[in-house]
Amino acid sequence: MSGGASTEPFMSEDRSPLDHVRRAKIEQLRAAGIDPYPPRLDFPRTHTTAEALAEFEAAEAAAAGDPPTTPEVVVVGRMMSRRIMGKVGFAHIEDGSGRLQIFARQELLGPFLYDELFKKLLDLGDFVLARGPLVRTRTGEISCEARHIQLLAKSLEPMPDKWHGVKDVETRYRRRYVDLMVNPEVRRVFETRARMVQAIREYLDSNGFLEVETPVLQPIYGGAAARPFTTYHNQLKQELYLRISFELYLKRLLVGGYERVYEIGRDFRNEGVSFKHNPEFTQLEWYEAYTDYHGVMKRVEEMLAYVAQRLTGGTRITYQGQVIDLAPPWRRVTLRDAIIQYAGIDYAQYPTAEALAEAMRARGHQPETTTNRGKLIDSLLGTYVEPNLIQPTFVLDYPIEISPLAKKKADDPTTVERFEYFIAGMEMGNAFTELNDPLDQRARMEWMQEIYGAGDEERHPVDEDYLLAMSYGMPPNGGFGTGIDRLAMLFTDNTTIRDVLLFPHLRSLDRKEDEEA
RNA sequence: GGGCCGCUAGCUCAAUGGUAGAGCAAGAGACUUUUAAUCUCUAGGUUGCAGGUUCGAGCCCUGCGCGGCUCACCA
Repeated sequence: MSGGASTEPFMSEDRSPLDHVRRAKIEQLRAAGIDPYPPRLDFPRTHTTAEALAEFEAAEAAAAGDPPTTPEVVVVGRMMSRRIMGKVGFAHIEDGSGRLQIFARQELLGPFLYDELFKKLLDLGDFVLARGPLVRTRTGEISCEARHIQLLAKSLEPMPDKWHGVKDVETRYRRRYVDLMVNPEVRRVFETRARMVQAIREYLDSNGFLEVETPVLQPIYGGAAARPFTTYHNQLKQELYLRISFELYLKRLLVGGYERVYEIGRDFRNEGVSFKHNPEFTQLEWYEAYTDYHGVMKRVEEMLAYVAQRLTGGTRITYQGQVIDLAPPWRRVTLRDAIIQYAGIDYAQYPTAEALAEAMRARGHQPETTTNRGKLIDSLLGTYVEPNLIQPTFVLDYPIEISPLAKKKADDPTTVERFEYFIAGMEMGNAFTELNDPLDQRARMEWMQEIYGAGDEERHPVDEDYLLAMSYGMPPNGGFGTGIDRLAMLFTDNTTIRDVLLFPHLRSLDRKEDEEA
């Protein structure tokens, strides 16, 4: 650490000679009586850059050919480029609305603001204020012809290449703020994601759903087949799990009397990371009393058509060059028929895991022999069916072994009223006619203990508190869960979940402490 | 976790096993309307880390780290 003068700064490491240059500039600024991080603006901001451009164009239209009267504006933003040619210079500043050129002239700014501040002490990346009238330059670009310039915040780090930006994906994810500042299309992705979530809320709120929040820290996890993260409450001396789904808490609320509830929030699953999996991800779940999975299907296709309408003005979106039409009604196909169609296997003919595994091996598949029949069927779905389901498709009626919370079909006790829906070859969500028979639910949970072996980390403990809730009486209902991140991939045309997460999970660069632990 | 690919200046990229380079950014200078401004000059590197082979390694070999793709698991 430095033991130098009081103006000697704040960062303990020199990373490059560029650092020295910029720190020297800070000293020069201070020596000239300029605070490089002033607490407030010299003049209040009057316009965003977009408003300034619009205002000038309006004045021009009103002037009908004459030179427009030029309103004086105060604009602010980050300096992204600068071109100096002697006694005049140009810079672009960028704010949340767009960018605007600043036209700096020595004869208007004077020797200090122009020659010292604008030409030498400012750097790309600095936040600045400019005050002056709007003009069109000789090349026709609307610009703020500065009478005053103020440094609002000094940048010590060099900006990425102004033309190529930052491409290295690791840098883009680790320093997302850099990615955002130089890649406007990345900013747009997260704006679209936010509008998508907003549209989902609009749809649900206007259809009588109540948005609720349920515990993230749970004494027992459940509602999905996944390994949890564990944590510990020191004072209560209690082991807790980060939730893997919201399901069991939301359905308790139906017992309590709410008829339509939803939650949008974070789930955590202690599993692999991939282009469609992040350890924490955002989920939407809703539960609606007095409907079944057919009612849920109608709502899903209606909601996503609404979201598409709000985002694009239509129901068609383009994903990786494929046009996908979200207009209802979507294709509905049973899981059995879908697997017959795409895999050529009718699993109903193979009532045991061994027989089914044998049939799969005959077709060149290599099933895990240790697993149960439901998981085998699920793997057929994932391998042969899922990649083919480009247009929105509901796949319905799942084997009971992999669906412990769904109601059995009246005419087939091996099958439950469940669907998953697929778009662009990706599984997007999952729904059932929810099981509300507490005795059946207990039997199913106990059965799960058997078919998931003791070593299977997806095996869940029996949730007695949930069974107690259901025992008070739960209305018949349909429930639904869907991955918000995957929907965001769909609506922003991205092929990896990392590109729709602002801060995707990455390994730490310095893992010394982990190794010692 | 397995397999494959990658890691060179702040950023984007070059470099047959033989003196590590360019553009942008940065510094000095010229230039009173530029648009990736232009022109002259300068500085900038433990080639991800640690070993090994070799007279000589950015390049070949081994291990490790980080990332990407892919397989497995899941949403």
